Amino acid sequence: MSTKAERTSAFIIETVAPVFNKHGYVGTSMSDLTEATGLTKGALYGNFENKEALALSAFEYNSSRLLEKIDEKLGVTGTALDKIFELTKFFRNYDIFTQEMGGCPILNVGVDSQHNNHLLSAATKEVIKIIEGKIALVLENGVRQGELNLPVTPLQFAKQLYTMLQGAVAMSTMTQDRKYLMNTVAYLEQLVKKELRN
Amino acid sequence: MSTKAERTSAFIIETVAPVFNKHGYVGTSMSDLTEATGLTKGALYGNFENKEALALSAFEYNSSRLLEKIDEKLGVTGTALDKIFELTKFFRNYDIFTQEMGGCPILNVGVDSQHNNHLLSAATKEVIKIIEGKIALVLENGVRQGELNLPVTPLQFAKQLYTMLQGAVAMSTMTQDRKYLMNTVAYLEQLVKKELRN
DNA sequence: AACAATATATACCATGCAGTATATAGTTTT
DNA sequence: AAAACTATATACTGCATGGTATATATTGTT
Repeated sequence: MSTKAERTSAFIIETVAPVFNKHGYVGTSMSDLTEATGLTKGALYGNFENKEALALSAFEYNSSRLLEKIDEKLGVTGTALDKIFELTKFFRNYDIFTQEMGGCPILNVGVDSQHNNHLLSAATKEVIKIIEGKIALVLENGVRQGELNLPVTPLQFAKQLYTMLQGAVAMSTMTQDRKYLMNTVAYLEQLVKKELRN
Repeated sequence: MSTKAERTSAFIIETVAPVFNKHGYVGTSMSDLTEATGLTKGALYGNFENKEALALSAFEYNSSRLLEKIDEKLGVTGTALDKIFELTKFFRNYDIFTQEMGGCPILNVGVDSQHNNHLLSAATKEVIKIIEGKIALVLENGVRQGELNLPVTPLQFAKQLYTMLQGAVAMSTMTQDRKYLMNTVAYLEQLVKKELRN
């Protein structure tokens, strides 16, 4: 069984993660967090060194959930194209998936931490790299199986794909209009069909 | 000639705009602004009602500069395709253009103000709409001239184009890697050539 | 059940915050 | 140049901030 401290820490992170993700690092105060958790400063500072450690843990929590979901989608049994289509399908409801974490953690933290918090911005970069790598791996396998051929390297194509998806995430976030997700995914699916199918 | 007050206000906005754009609304303090301008609170509050009015003016200043530049690019003499290529070319150096304003104002303010400032997020939405409209207008003219034909409506295509460009902006911002801009623009240029040329 | 260890609550600190009242400096107008 | 007006600087509020020291619960161990 987990210790009390572990359970409390986990509870704090879960509760605090969407608050940080919504209001940003500077925009979140410790009293926002005591209010959200129903705990006092003593409890928070007993479990985390300071505000920055809390924010980092919160981002790691959110991004881990995202990475797990992407793993799940890309890990589906089938061809490389099946996996890619699972991913694009996932992004069609990306706004709903990220709703409970307070929006896309990569976009929110990546933009917010830009000039404010080096650790957070480094962590964002890292997660982006991981996601691109996951997509690239699927493409690489597809190429190796002779199932698809790419106009560029797998990593390059993965980056391009993810850039477009993230563009849709950014636009739908800023405008509060999920059509950007729908339309971009629709476009990408026909693009993948046309360009990648061998 | 402009009055003293007008000149001071203009100076304040110019100086303050990149600070707000970099550090966000909550992340920017009034003392950040007195430091940046070399003026005192008395001067700032004499020319602007409060912090929010300053932030709004700062965003309007940055976004106006961006809109002017887009107008300039889309207003070049030539075919609709020429204009679109001028735009994509511009985005190849978008990071350099937005450097002195502290990054892309649309992305930074749009994401930052999401859950923090309704006026700013509404202003961002408005600017996005305007940019999409400008691109759509060029495409519409191109279609009317029989110069190009689109798979979807001009506005729809404009939105898709801008989403991809903004995706590249987001990715290059978060990773500090301008290759995203280069590669996305390269991709878009060949896409436009293939799909739109009549 | 008693004790030891741990986890949480309370009360507090120095500092920074947005904003204001007022005094001083600077500009126009006559 | 004097008076009237405007713009900026100074000094100050009250409040919120991140963080800490310490007291009080709560938990785990014998």
